[in-house]
Amino acid sequence: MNIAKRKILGAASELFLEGGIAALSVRSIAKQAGVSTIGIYSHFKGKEGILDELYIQGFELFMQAIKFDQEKLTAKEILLKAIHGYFSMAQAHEGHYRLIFGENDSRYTPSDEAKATAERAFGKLVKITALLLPKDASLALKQKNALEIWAFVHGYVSLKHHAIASIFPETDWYVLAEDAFAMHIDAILAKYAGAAN
Amino acid sequence: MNIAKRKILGAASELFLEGGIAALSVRSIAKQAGVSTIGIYSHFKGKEGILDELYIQGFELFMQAIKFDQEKLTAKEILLKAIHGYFSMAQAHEGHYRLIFGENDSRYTPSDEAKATAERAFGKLVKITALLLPKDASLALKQKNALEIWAFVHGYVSLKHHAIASIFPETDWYVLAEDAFAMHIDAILAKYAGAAN
DNA sequence: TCTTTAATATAACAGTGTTATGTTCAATCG
DNA sequence: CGATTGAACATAACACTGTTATATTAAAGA
Repeated sequence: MNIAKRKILGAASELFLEGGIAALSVRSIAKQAGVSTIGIYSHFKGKEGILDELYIQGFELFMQAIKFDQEKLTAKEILLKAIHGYFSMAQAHEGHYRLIFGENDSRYTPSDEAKATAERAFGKLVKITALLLPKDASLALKQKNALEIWAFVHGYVSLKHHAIASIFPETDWYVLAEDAFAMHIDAILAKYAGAAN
Repeated sequence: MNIAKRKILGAASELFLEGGIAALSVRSIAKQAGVSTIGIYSHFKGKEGILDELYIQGFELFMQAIKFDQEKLTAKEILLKAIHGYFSMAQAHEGHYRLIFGENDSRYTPSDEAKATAERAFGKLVKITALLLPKDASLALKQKNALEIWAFVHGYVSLKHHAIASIFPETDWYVLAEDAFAMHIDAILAKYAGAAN
């Protein structure tokens, strides 16, 4: 990657981490990177291109959060660990999380490449959540199951980021949610008992 | 309410329903309502005020969606019906849903009054989801339980609105999710069996 | 009737993303 | 080596955004 391109992306990341998407203007990025505003358009496809890069970064954080050594762990332990990693990621990188889950400028829509990264991340999730299912489960069932877990976990994260969260001040949301996750995973395991991995 | 105020709010609603939040500019609202741009500031607190009204509208739709005659229905049936109502609402009023769940201009934050409406809606949800718990359950437990159900359902809706949803083309998401909801409700009921309502 | 207040209109300000117009500079080719 | 091509740059402009200062009109109260 070009040095100017890296400078711009670095500047964008800095501003994004500090002030979220609101701090990302084409001129502010250019100023921070020490280039002219037109540089954002020669090196990226304008602001859309910058957001795309951050979007991809977000889903790479996603994949990294649910990736670890699974040896000597039961399916349930793996799931809970992945969920915990996901939660931590969402907390440590709230800006990225808000960006990749649509809480953005509403004008931005991810490019095909960015979408492909999102689908790749979902694929990783399918692999992990499939540990709860029989080995011969169909892809459709595995996807349905992954979506189920994801919806549950993302729901908590999303509500935590919502104004309503002020109802639960000084609450550790992971602790608040962990019981529910464990209970739900047990229910899934019980449903497919006998044939599960 | 003033007639001019009603005209402005009506115009804002129209534009919002057609083109979402992207179609809502102060000038376009004023033009649609047949008033001068300054009217948005004399009758409302600028764009923030308009968004606040729509935000409140959104949570009123929320409350309306989970309100119905509960007679002759079991707790599980009531829950599933409320969830279905919530799903339908999210589909029929996607713009409102995206607005109240942070997928907005990122500059907007709800006013205290708007937040109060959101909390009132959560209160209704607590009442309904408490049907799964023993009658003498603490408020904290009832809230934890309501959050659990809400996170699950909202998670599905939020992912359905996400770009990743293209992985599941032409899928009825409620059908996709209903099994999971039923299973989870059963698990909650089993957990508190013997003392449940 | 006079005064005070509210609603309106016009125009401006500072900011946004984007682009047209020049200009500079390095690399490639005859 | 000189000429040409193309990419990167800078400046300024365009069309928009939310907001506000100023001025004008209409309505209501004393």
